[in-house]
Amino acid sequence: MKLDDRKKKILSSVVEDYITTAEPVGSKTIMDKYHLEYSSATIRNEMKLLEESGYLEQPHISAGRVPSTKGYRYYVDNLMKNNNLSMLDINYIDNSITSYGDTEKLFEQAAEVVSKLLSRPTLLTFKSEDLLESVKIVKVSEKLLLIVLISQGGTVKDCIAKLTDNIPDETVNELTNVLNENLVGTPLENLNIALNKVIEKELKSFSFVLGQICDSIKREISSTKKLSSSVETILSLPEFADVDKAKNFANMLATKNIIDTTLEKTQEGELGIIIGSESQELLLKDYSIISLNIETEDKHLRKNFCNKSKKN
Amino acid sequence: MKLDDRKKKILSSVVEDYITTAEPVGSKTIMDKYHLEYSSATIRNEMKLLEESGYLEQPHISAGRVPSTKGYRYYVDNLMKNNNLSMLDINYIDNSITSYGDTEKLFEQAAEVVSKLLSRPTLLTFKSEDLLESVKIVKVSEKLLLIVLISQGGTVKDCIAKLTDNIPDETVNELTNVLNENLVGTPLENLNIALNKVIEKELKSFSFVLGQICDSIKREISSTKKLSSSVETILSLPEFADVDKAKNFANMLATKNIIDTTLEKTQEGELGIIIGSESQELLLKDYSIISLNIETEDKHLRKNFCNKSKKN
DNA sequence: TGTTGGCACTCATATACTTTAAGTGCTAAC
DNA sequence: GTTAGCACTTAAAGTATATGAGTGCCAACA
Repeated sequence: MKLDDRKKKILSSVVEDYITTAEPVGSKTIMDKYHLEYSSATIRNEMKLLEESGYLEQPHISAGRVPSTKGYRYYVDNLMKNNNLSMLDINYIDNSITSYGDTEKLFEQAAEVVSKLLSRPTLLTFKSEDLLESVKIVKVSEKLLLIVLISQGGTVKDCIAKLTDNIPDETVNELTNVLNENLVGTPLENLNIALNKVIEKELKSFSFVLGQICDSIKREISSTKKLSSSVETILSLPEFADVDKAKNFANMLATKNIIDTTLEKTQEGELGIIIGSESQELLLKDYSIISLNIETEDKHLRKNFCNKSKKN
Repeated sequence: MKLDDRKKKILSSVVEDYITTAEPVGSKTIMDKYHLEYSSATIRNEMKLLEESGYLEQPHISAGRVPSTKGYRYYVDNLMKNNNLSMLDINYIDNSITSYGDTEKLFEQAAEVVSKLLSRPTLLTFKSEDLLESVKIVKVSEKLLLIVLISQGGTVKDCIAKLTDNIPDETVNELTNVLNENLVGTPLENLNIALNKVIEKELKSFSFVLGQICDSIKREISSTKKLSSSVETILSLPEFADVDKAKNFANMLATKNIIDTTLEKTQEGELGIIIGSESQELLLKDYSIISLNIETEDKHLRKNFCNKSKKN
């Protein structure tokens, strides 16, 4: 069925109201709150048709309507308006994002801002096509090295390697050279593999030290997911009026790779909206994910998503 | 009133039961669960006496008893047993704490472990008497510097300074020297003041660059609080069966300096237990804080506390 | 023919009332 | 001094009823 203008308006209202209240939406509510110029009876008739074609659902006969997965999808694809930011939001963003630190820090700030503005947790993952530009090693003390990884895209990662034995300065230099020779130009994505190769190739010359350094690096580069969310704001959402629901949600978020794998499958397009029940993942079924791929000028790819509860 | 053995046992049981269930405790529950060899009537009589001398409270006439602040205090000071760790816990700790990274990382791991084992959020603050040993600057790119602060105690902090202008290598060296000359030997606590002095003294020679570097350092050293807590476990505690209580708690935690100022006042002793209602702070009244001062071999002082809800 | 007012119907939620069970305090007996 | 027993209290659980937000459908209307 092709939806006429009125049906679209009604579907829009149902989706928007349900998102803010997490309660089934009735015909009168829509008429009053969204100032539609039709009587509640007309709206009821339309809602019935919308239900028959699968855009809406009814929890029970005397309750209002709730959008179905199909309804959400239609809303997202056809009806959603670009909500302009208020002056207040713009100010908040301007004040929150300062430009100190490297590119990664900047994105972390952005994720935090998104999280605050939407009152939704934001998950930031880095999927970098960036190449390693150089490795520097700073000798902190006899047994402590600071290893700095610099990428062509301007990201800096560093980690500390605690050694079991003292290390002479010349070994530090040699190690720096070896690492640079073997790793420069490697995509950050493949650094793990490259590191393993280095160990294989050079372990004889440096024994344990090399292993300890590579371990530290591996640990550092593996932690590339950042979750921003403030507990109070999430608990204030109407959908979490019940603790069990909040617990479920926290649980789902903790199972981080759920979101990861779900996103792997749906990569086309810049801004993606995944409605939980569209995926096979049961834990996700009551939530939706809004995802955004951001590609920085230096081919440094990022993703940034925000989770939001749907049904209660 | 001096408490005899039986009264002590009963008070103990009430406190322990209330901590795990967050429900008022009755005489029969105590008899059954804690295998006391007195009849419920005897226990009732004793409880009444305990209430009269202020160790217990009764929410209403037909309910069980709840420990009062005095009761908690007595329990903590006289009755609390050293609970030995189970083999399972010991294994968990052994596996969780690896020794990579610097001292600070180690403490972060420890805080996480404490948080998991107790299902309580853990807040870690660093109150360092440690002295700065040296400052190193790594030039990452023309406009990006990595500044590394190394303390005598083996802590490494680093931060990135993004410059507005290109910086020549010799300036980097000069800056490194200036910072070392002025800052080495400063207690980390006073670094902020020392940095301001440096800016005042040397700003003419280095103009903006120095300011940008010092700003980055200040930002880095000011973030010395780490909160570990997993949302799911906290939401599973019986005291947070009601969302509003959980929200309150999250709120209280977010107001971080509450805990800080409360702890400032009570510094004596290694292991401290602060019962919320003993402090003037209203927000704290339903919680208790367990605090531990850990002094590392290198005079590097740390604190580590854990919060736990009391009344509901 | 599309729209609307009206009405009978449904059902979750709210309210009022009752029952139950966990708890107490007190007394008399051991 | 301890305990069994009993009357009493009260929160919570259960039950019945009322309320109201919602629906579907029909007849009247523009």
